[in-house]
Amino acid sequence: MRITRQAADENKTRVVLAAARLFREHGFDGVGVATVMREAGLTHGGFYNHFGSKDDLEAEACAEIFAQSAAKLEAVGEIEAPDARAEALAGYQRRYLSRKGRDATATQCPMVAFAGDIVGQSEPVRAAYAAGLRRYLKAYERASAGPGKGRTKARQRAIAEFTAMCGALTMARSVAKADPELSEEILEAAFAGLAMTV
Amino acid sequence: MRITRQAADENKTRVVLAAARLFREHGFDGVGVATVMREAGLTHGGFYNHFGSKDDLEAEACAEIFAQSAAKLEAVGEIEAPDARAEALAGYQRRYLSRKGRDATATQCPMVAFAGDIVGQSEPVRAAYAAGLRRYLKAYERASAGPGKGRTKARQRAIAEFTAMCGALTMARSVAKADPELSEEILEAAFAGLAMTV
DNA sequence: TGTACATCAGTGAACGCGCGTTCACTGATGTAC
DNA sequence: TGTACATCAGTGAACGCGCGTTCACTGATGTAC
Repeated sequence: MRITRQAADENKTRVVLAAARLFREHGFDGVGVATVMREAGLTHGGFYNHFGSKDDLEAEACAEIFAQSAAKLEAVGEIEAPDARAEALAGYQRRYLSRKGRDATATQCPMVAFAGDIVGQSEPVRAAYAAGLRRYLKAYERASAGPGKGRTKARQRAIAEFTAMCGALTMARSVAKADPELSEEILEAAFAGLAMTV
Repeated sequence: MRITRQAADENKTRVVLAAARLFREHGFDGVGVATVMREAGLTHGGFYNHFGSKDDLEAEACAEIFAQSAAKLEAVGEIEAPDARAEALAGYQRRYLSRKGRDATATQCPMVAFAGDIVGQSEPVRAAYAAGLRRYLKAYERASAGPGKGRTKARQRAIAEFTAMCGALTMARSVAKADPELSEEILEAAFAGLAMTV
């Protein structure tokens, strides 16, 4: 039963969006093609009408996830007034390193969701991921320093801080079930640590 | 062909050691039971004479990895003279955040190797991992502060620094192939960031 | 100490399951006249 | 504008492969007498 060209395009979009959501929550290897298609309201057989392989979908979904997610941090960087921007960044950090942020797997930081598995993925996926990380780091630098002034130092500090946040959240998540006390201790220490940098 | 009780015990030990090495390099899901057994010089059929399931092996291998790996950081903490200890810790940090440290998957930091996947593993594996992380954090605190003096502050700072190192190394590894320049930038920034904390 | 027998570590074939991928088929859409 | 036919998005069964796990079997080890 052939359908409209436009309907087919919409179907593909729904598949990518469903994949983005599911991959972010369960990892690339934690979700099968059939599940993604079912979630998009289709059957698995038609998958290869839209994608050459599961790797292709992973790459597209990865880009989609970063597009959705980096926008939030970029919005902080677009605030003009330095004070308001600093406050917004502090809010971002607090939310990022909160219990709620830790447990919200559906809106989870893409780096935390994928960093561990990305090494074993195909080249297009790795490329999409690397581009996404660069985008995040640039946004973080802009949010914390504003455009211009103190270039390399500001970037260095942005990288150190942001990767520290990723690491802390990853660690907090990894022990959330087995050792919730330690998990919260990590979140607190990391947030305090952000204030400690000079 | 039944063998000596002692020979059987030695076989089990070899299996755990092989699993520790392979899991650390390729992750729990990246290595099958058959591969581990082959690497230990056995065939896969006998696996269940020693372990109830692959999960059991994962838990034992995880503990083994932490036992091997935490010892190095603990050795730093056992240095008495504060100056020598500080220097040893700086060396540990420098090696941890080096290109060599990033690429040496066989001796890789267990947190970096497992943090991403640990959420989906069985309870015993998560417990072994959480115990290992606690052990590392205590060792890091001892190495950076020495025993006693300034308890909670020292621990908080140790947690912030160590999780920052884990995060930076994880990020650096995740883009090592797709964006080597960014990867090295991350390592440098993170190392510089350690010196920036007050 | 020697003998008879039960035990059990290891072997390799086989099972069952999930997953990525392929394929024959359907029938509405798009297109050529 | 209407008609005839080729195209192709979607369907659902099936394939092939890897992996965790099971099982019948082997024969040296451990043990009871």
